[in-house]
Amino acid sequence: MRTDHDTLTKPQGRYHHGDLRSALLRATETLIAEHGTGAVSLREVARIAGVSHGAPAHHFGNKDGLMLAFAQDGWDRMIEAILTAVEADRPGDGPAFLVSVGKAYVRFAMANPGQFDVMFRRDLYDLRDRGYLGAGDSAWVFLEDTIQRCIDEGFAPPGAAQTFTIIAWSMVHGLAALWNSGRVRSRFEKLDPDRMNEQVNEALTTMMFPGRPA
Amino acid sequence: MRTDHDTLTKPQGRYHHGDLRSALLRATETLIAEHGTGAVSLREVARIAGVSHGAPAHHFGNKDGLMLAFAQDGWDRMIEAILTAVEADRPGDGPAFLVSVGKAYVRFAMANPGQFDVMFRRDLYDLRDRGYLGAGDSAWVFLEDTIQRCIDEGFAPPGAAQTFTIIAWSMVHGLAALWNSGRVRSRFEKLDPDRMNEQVNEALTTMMFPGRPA
DNA sequence: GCCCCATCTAGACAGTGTCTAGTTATACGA
DNA sequence: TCGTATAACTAGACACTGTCTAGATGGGGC
Repeated sequence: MRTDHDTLTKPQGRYHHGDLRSALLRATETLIAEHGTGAVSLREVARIAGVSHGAPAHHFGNKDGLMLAFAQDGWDRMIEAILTAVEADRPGDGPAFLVSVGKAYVRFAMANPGQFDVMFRRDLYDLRDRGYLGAGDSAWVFLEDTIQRCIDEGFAPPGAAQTFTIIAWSMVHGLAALWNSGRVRSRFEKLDPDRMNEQVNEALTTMMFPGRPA
Repeated sequence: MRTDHDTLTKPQGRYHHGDLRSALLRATETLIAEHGTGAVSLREVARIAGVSHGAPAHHFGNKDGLMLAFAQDGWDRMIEAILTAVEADRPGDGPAFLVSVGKAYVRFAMANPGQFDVMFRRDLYDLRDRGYLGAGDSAWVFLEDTIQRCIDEGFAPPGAAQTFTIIAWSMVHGLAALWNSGRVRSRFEKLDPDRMNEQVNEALTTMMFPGRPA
């Protein structure tokens, strides 16, 4: 039987791994999930993949490159998760669409705390990297369009799009970050994460878009 | 003349530093401000303070201990900054008080991005540390009380205190985190940070507390 | 004045990122 | 089919790190 772990380690006796790059990224994910972001090292990642300690540098340049690639992978996965959620929810109007997106954002962050962390870290890689900024920018445009749609549909007066966009992203991002930092969780032990996520997102959206005027 | 740097380095020829603990914390701050969180090492911090590489371990146990102490120092400073801001603003009612607090929170994070980062990191120290949790908890209670006061004053119907507290903290925290990560800033180059901070905080507060009912 | 003990030093060790020169094997053009 | 350019990977070296030890120093309380 070929387990998932087999695809991580290099086939014995072979010089070339075959798909080392993605194997190293999956090793990074495993390490972060099990022992935290601080446990990631090029050498340990190489060890898991069964290659020499210098091999990762060839694919990512240096450790910053590995973390940046992991962050970009996170953006890809998050965008995919959001699109999947929206497809499943089939929201009827703009505000419902926004709730669906917001919930999916927070849910992804809760389910992948390590990777979400890395996606927004200031010190692990060059923040000016074009691909990295591009991933975040397209997410921003997506959110801005969603909110503009709510306004166009008459759920709120025009002119507030920029402020609402900042508020909406800030709220879901802050909720995710605070939850993962253990602050919200420690104060509301009895709170069901999914219910809280839904409740908060619906409350904010209702406040921003109280309803189509007569 | 006695510059600030003099108080960092140990007086020559003396064995005991005198106030090594706080000198090490200030060295940490300097390092983070100038070269990022990743640049902090016990040895470099010791070098700046002019002591041997093993000295910091005696005060903080290990590197986690240093970062935890730095995080706690951040909480102290942030709470102080918020109280000072509220005193200066002299807000007339609950919502105005909340705006004052929110603005001060974001302003502190913008002015101290490195320390703010460390305050909420999941991987630099033991999150279950009692002092660390205590600092955050008292901030939470403070915010919850503020929002309860808005409700008591009739600015919103009762029952929403918990949800509003989560929304309010999430929003300011997310705004601070996104701004520091370079995302908001990169999209709104022309935006004045202070004006944006004020605008967003006032918009959210107005949405939550539209006004005292007749 | 004396002694306890907090403070600090200095060396050792394993682990790390990165650099370099060299080895292997794959893809591709003739 | 063969050669070769080149991508993929190895292995050793180096400076640096956190942490552990044994020991040196000197300030404060009795």
